[in-house]
Amino acid sequence: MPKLAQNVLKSSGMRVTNQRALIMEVIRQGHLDADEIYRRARQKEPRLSLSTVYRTLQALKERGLVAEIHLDKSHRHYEVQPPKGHHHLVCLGCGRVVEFRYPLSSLVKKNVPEARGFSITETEIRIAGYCAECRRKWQEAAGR
Amino acid sequence: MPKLAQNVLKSSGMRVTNQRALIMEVIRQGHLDADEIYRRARQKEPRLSLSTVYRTLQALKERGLVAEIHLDKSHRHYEVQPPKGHHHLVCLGCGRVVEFRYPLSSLVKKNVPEARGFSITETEIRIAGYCAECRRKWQEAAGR
DNA sequence: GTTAGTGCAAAGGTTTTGCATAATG
DNA sequence: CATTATGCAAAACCTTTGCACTAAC
Repeated sequence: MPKLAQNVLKSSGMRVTNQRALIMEVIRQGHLDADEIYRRARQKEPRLSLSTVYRTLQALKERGLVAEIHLDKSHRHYEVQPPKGHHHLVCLGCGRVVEFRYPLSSLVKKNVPEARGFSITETEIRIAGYCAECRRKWQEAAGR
Repeated sequence: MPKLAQNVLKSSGMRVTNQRALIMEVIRQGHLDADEIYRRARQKEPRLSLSTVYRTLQALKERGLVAEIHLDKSHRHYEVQPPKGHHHLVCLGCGRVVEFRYPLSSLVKKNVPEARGFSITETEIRIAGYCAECRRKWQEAAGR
């Protein structure tokens, strides 16, 4: 069982189980949705159930160990929590997700009067569009 | 039938129906999810079906007439598309949604190297936290 | 041993779809 | 009239829950 995951679980007061450690390992692989986490984890632990994935995800979320993000409109995706303050740029053409850092929270806190008095706990930016490569491909296809 | 909605529909090449005009009127009332739109619209047109609401929402979305936003994790909410460039501040305590303007797209375009070459079509910021009022209430409750 | 976590199956809630009917252009 | 939109019911999807069983502490 991976040691890092073990420690993280222990120190947040959760019982350490194979399933949880495994799920945590899988989440580190990128921005995945519950079903993809399930599929990947099952390669190592075929008896794993989808409910366990959802329950683990929820438990980790409550403890701030993973973050839920909205890359597309129909699924929830998950990623390991830190590094904070990074956001997502999604290409609608190829689905590629690029992370970027931008200190939005502090800018908003400083410059947006409506945010006065708010204690901000979550900030999420999602920018979508078409990457240079996809645009090139589309143009070629159109010019054909 | 409201005239504005009629024109908008016509000029985007959609057939003008009572249901669509009604749905568009309802969407102007704020940030609503499909079911809330359905409930409100049914007060005027009790035979309206939920599928029509979904189908209309999708058609309007494709034509850029309404925008889909993620105020909470389990529903999709909708709002009339323009004014562009405004974003949402959500209070996790009372659910209040405050709109604010912030020229994020252009800042990112200028300052984020990863965005180079991207043609940005959607920008969504969602900031969540607790508003001043909710924090006050909670403190009172805790001090009791 | 006690308590928390798991798997399974079933239920929940939201969104989509097929098809016959109705309405628009 | 041809075509598109509607309503209804059923399906599809994603997520949550109840319960008996198993594993962690």
